[in-house]
Amino acid sequence: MITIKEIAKELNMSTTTVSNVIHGKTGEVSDATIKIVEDYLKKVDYVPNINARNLAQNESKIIGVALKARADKYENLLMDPFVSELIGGIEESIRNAGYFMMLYISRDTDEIMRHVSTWNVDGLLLFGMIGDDGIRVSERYKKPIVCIDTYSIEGLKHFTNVGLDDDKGCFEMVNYMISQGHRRIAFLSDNLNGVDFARYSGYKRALEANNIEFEDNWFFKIKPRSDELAESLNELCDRATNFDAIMCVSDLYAVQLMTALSDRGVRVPDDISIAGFDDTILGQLHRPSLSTVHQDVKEKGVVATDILLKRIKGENVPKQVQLPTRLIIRDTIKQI
Amino acid sequence: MITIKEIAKELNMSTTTVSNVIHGKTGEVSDATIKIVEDYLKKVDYVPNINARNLAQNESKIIGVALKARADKYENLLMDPFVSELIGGIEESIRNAGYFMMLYISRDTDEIMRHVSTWNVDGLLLFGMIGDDGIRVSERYKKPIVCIDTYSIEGLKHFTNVGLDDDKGCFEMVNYMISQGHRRIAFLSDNLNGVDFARYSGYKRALEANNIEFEDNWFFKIKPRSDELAESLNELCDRATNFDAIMCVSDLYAVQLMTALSDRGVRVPDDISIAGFDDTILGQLHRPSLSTVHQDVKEKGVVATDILLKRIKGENVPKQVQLPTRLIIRDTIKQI
DNA sequence: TTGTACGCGTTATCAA
DNA sequence: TTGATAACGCGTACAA
Repeated sequence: MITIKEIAKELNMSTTTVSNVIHGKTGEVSDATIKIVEDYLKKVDYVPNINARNLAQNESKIIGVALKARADKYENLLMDPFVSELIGGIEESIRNAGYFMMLYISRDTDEIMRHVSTWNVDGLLLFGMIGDDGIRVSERYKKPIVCIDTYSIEGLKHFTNVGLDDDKGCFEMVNYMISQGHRRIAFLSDNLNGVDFARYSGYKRALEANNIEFEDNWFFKIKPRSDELAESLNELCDRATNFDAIMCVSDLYAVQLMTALSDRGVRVPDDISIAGFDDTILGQLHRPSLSTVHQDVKEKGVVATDILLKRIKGENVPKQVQLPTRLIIRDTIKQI
Repeated sequence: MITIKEIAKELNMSTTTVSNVIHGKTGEVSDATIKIVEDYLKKVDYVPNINARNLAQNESKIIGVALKARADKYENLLMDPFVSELIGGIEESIRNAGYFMMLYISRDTDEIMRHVSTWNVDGLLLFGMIGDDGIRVSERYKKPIVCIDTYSIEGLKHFTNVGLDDDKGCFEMVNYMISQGHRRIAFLSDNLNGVDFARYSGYKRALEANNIEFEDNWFFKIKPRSDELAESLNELCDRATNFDAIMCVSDLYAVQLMTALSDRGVRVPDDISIAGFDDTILGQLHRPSLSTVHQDVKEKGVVATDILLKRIKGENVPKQVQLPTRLIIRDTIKQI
């Protein structure tokens, strides 16, 4: 690891000159020295020490990406294709912008805050925040924040949210199901907060709009933790036979349910219709292929990152972005 | 962002004392001052500036995780469940050890090297290295490196490799297929280097051991890039009908192939048998559920990270770790 | 037990 | 056009 100081000594010039050449401030340096320095830099393959640079400039060129994991959810959050596709989009944008990505997964908001302040990250991308988590972080961390899929009106004073019209997406799908003759339609998710609640609301709106009365046991609560999943699926399958269709809050759950159903001889869509949400690889590869509400997950990551980078540059950005959804009708909803 | 200096001034003591308390060098500080400092630290919520710390100590507490992406492969590497599960294991281990993870995806080895040297990362986890990529990196980057799934005998002089007995895993599976009466067995992958070559070798060994003569057109080359995939699958499906079975180099390809097959009315396993490799969620959720060679992907990430951390601490580590594989016989291979 | 002073590698200010 | 030098925040020898 050669340093500017060493280069300067070797070349019999000052560190300032070397630094100026490195930063292309060539207006202040003679062509001859530029050449000398540039050649030498290439020869010794100079790489700047970012820690020193950050210290001097009080910036880090790091974008912190913090995922909050719920205790009852995946032991391994990244295994959800939705999450990994999102991270993929984020990583790519960060890299293309010349920034660096520091990925951090935690159940503990305090831990996340400590992490971002030590590293003095230039901006923060938050995913999985529930309730006022986002607000708590933004109160302590004063630099730009962009949240993904957070439902907090209050929070929008502090950060931009990039989300979806989840309500509408679900509304349209359930509406479609009803148009195909289904009436007893259950809703499956693992909770009723944030995004899940918005989708649940869209589901209920569609029922109401069609004069179908929702009953409490139409809500199917799945337990995603791997040690409870099988049993949970068991119970759900038993209840499922009373329904025409099930609207699932994600493709992952839809496919897990269909697999469980198939294992006990229940045929989709002949015996029951299923819809998902997200349009991930899981539903695309399943047969019958899953009818679902499409969202561009990678794009979501890209948009969120772009907005964050703009805010870092001091540009004006919207408080809220709602990406569109689109119905993808494939083969898991039959007409009855 | 309060600094040690400011704290010292506020408390009328020296920075050394404050620093000593922070680092628990309490043998040298009176109990009274410890209390004062600790209370104050809590009150102002002191967070160290890592850049300054790194600069002073010449370490970073960062583990660089570099994934080399092949141009012809996924635009979005992380979408492969194998990769995301691996990252999940790595992230968890890094975090638990009190380190930080910097994720970097690139097609360009030079770019990766520049990245790790600027950040002065304490150790490097490499995945997706082909040929002597790993060696090239290790020649320039002098700190500990652990590679995952790299086949390079030469490289083992420079770094530890954490891999699998890919050859054996494939050998056993193909052997099993043959024991079920299959003889014309194709092998599907997107290339024949590294891991894929090892699996291919195992496949051919099994054929030989059973006196089955391999012919060139038994190798099915899939083109994974999304704009070529459909057509590639098309061609492969046409050729597939001449075979009893296909050994796929990954679960992802196996499931993609089965889906394509199913779409043109070819039934698995009635018309053709399929085996995968990896045992990811894709094969587990597919119906018929995929017979495959199991490997513990998350564990692979954990083991690799643990070894790297040991090397950073200066402990002795093996040059090579081969994690076990295990045959998982489910429903995609029939007896004929 | 506490304090002073310096070095880490870089950038920036100001003087030559 | 170039060079000295201070500053960034922290850790640590060494001195007091």
